[in-house]
Amino acid sequence: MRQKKKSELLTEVELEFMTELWDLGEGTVRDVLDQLPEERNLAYTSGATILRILEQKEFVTSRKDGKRHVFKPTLGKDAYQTRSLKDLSMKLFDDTPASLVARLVNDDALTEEALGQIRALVDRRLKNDSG
Amino acid sequence: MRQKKKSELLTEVELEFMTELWDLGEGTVRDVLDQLPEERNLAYTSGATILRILEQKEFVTSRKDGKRHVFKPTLGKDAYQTRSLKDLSMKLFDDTPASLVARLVNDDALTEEALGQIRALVDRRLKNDSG
DNA sequence: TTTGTAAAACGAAAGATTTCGTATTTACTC
DNA sequence: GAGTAAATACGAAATCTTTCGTTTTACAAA
Repeated sequence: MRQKKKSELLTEVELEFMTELWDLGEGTVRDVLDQLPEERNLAYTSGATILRILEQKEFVTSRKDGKRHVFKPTLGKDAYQTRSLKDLSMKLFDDTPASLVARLVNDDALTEEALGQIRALVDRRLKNDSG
Repeated sequence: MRQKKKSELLTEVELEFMTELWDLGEGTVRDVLDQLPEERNLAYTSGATILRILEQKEFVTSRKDGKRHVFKPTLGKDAYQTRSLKDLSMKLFDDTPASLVARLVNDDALTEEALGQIRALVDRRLKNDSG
């Protein structure tokens, strides 16, 4: 019996929609479509389908407001960020977060300012743990 | 005229194969299949197809060795790691690497040891830049 | 050379994701 | 209540990804 693998991860378009919902807090199909860039010409029904799928997968819930559905994430952006990082780390960094950061800080495109911020973050966390 | 969007990113199965090739350095279809876990029952021809696709997309090149093809990555794992991080950062972290690291170091699952390693990496990079 | 075996070439089925069209329903207005 | 504008419901076309079967080719051994 083959277990249906539920990926826990958003597809490309699902992420696109969740990103707008995270910004909005919640919203209707129309609200989300209005957030998308001009050049993204997506039919209204396509948007409705994506949100229907997100609800099936339980990434959002909906309530009714008049005749419309208002959709709202069940999973915070921060939680999904953590999940994505875990996935990337597993698939590409041998499940070793330090090596992920290593690759990041060795990227020449990274600014000194960003590096400083990163160090401050790490320091703060280390202090809190030990203090 | 719609521009064919070439994604630059590997699909799930493509990544699976590239990972083995990165480990091996190079290899035949058979070599790669032998690296895959036991329970991954993939027909030989499926493996051959994936490598053919990877060659079309120019993630690998091949040379002939007797009657076999030997495949070799054109893109290093480190370069692909950088590319993936850039993509994730753009899509989910507002193109701000520091916020990606913030999420990472705030993950409770992260060990103190990993944190220490991360700080060492950042320090070394900061020193090299200024020194 | 013939023959056997493994690989390559190719197309296409199977599966998943993305997009959309049609039909129906809903709430509002008169 | 009937008309209307906008939303939902649903299925399915279009596209992309993954898997595999069939046929052809290449090499090796007798």
